[in-house]
Amino acid sequence: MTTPPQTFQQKVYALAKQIPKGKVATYGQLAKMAGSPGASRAVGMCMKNNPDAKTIPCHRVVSSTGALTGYAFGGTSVKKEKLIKEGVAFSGDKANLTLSQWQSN
DNA sequence: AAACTGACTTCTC
DNA sequence: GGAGAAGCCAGTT
Repeated sequence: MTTPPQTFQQKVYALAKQIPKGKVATYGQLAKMAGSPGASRAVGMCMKNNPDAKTIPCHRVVSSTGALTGYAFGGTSVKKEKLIKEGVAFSGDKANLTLSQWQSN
């Protein structure tokens, strides 16, 4: 594959859209699913670019430890509240991955 | 084409 | 578990 059909961004967006409500996925997880394990940073850029927050639930994407990282629509505070409303288990300021991490399988 | 940046991850202390 | 440093990937300038 010398010329990828779509940019990594497009792949990440497609995956983010597949995240079910009440669940959260880590950047590394999406990166791996996108076809490039380790590209967690690149995934972050895609979320920041987030062209459509309505179709791309970027707020369901958290760091590997469950800590909420940036949010281009109000900050991590809003992001946290959103996840709680969706039914995601929370441990203080971090999401409880053990109970709410998304499993594409 | 090269260098820099960034919503990350992992290792070690 | 927390703080600091190094490494990786894709995109942007």
